Amino acid sequence: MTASTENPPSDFIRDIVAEDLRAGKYKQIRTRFPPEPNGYLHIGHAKSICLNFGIAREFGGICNIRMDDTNPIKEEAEYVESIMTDVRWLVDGWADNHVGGAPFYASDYFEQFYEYAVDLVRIGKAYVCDMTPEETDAYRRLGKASAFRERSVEENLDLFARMKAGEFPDGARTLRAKIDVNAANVWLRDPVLYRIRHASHHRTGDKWCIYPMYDWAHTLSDYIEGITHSICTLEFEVHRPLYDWILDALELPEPRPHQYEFARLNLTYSVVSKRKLIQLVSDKLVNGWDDPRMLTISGLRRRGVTPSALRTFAYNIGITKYPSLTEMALLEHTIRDEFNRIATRRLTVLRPIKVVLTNFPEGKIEELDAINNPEDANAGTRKIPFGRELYIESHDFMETPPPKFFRLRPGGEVRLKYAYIIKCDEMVKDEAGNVIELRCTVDLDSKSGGPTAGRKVKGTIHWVSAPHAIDAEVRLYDRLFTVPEPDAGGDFKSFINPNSLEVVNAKCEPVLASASPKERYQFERLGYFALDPDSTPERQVWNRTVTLRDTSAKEAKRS
RNA sequence: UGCCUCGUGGUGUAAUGGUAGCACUAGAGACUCUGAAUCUCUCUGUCUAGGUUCGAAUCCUAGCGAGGCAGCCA
Repeated sequence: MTASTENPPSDFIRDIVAEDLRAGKYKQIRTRFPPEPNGYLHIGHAKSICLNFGIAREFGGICNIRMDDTNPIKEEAEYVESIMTDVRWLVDGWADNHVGGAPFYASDYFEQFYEYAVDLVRIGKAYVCDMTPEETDAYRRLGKASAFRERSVEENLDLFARMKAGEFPDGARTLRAKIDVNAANVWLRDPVLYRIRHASHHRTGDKWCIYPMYDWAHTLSDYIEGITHSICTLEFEVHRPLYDWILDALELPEPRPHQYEFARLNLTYSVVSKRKLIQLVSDKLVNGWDDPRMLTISGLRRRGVTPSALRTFAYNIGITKYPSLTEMALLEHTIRDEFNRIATRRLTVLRPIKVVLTNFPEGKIEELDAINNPEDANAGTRKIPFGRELYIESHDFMETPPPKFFRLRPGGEVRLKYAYIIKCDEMVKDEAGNVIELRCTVDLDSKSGGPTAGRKVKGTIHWVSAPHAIDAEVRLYDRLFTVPEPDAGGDFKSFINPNSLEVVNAKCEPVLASASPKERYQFERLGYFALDPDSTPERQVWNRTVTLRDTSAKEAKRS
């Protein structure tokens, strides 16, 4: 059994939080999850959500959801919606008592950001710079001061106001912090605080034509919201001195927020970066953001992964500053570990082959008892119909099986789960020589619970009654990439697994007709499955969330 | 190139100067009306070299290696 979120982990950030609380640095801790609404959330965001909300939950604090919407040309309301859906899905019933109202928007603070910027100009710590982006870049590399660096406060105030008033075109001027043009850390070489963008913002419309840069907006948003621990990923490490500079320069009173960084999540056989996920969607290599093969939160949800499994996974991987590569096997294990406990067992045949029981009376139907969940005594039993004509998995029969094949073969015996032992007498083939039907005899005494029920047969296979079976579409997924590190070098899209999706027409046992999209099912011997939203009352569509562990497959691969 | 950060079994993580532990993976076995689950066992580790110390994964120095940043993106 692996850790669950009921046993919160310890990591360097939680240690800092605990110590700050102990030392009385803050009365209550407040974290935040600050996505930019320019795409869908993925499993890496889930890690961050579980960290920030998890800390709020464990330490009696609050976590804000904040849209970091300071760049109007990349952001859209559609993304805000999907982000909120995903966050709520992951957090509700777990840390929803620790959500800071919300969502908050950086754009709601534009006026305050502006006032603070005016303050900064007034105290001589910011100036309007007229250099082009190219010049700015070149000067910064050289550690050279802008010719506009020593402008008077009055002129800066005037120019900044006119920037805001829309007097200048995009890119004409910027507001820059006056720090140190030759600082070792390039983010301190007079970073841009405001740029001109005559673009419509998804929330503020055309009210603004100057927009704050990340560092200015983020630091002040954190301060305004009373954030205590501002947790972000490693690439912002070099920004921390600027974060602290802003708080110092404005002489903002304590308590102030502090920034801490952790390593983002990398998973084998996948890509976890917004940029690459966008390409998969726009190049139509997958069927949208919520394609079950995508490691987006919406994709994982559609695939059938539960919020609790995702949270447990987030806790299993830990939080460090080491840029690690987690094995996909750990995600799969976490899902299986949970689903084994909760999933309702059902019999479904993915690739059917007809079996006729020649000595079983025609028209006779038996109702057999089947266990709903052997891991849960309260789950009870159900009845499944059994008759002369059945379907079994075509993979469970081999005309010329390898050594150690435990299933059905010509002249061989196998147990039908919850039913009888059958013996394969005859194969019926089509003109092409494919086996299309098996004619078998039943050991009528071998019924589960019957006189010779204890008779040992090596294999037990699943089946469904042919006349009672319901047809359903089942989507089987494999990893999206064929190599462990598709983004290690070359074009990651060239490593796409062409067989990542297989659709089959399955035969399901009748009770599955009343299946619920909220419930998780184990189709015995096949894996864990969940209903897809594409399902209609006439036809169910199932997604395989994850297979069962399969040591026979490994065995087969070895030989 | 400069700056920052990080190096613990195959992978991910713990040990906060005092027995290198846990999980995943892999392998072996037991059990099994799911080749699942469960149970038992096994393999494999502190980047290197110095130093401090009774004692170093932990502290110091140097080296080596990896990652990040160097947008008017976040």
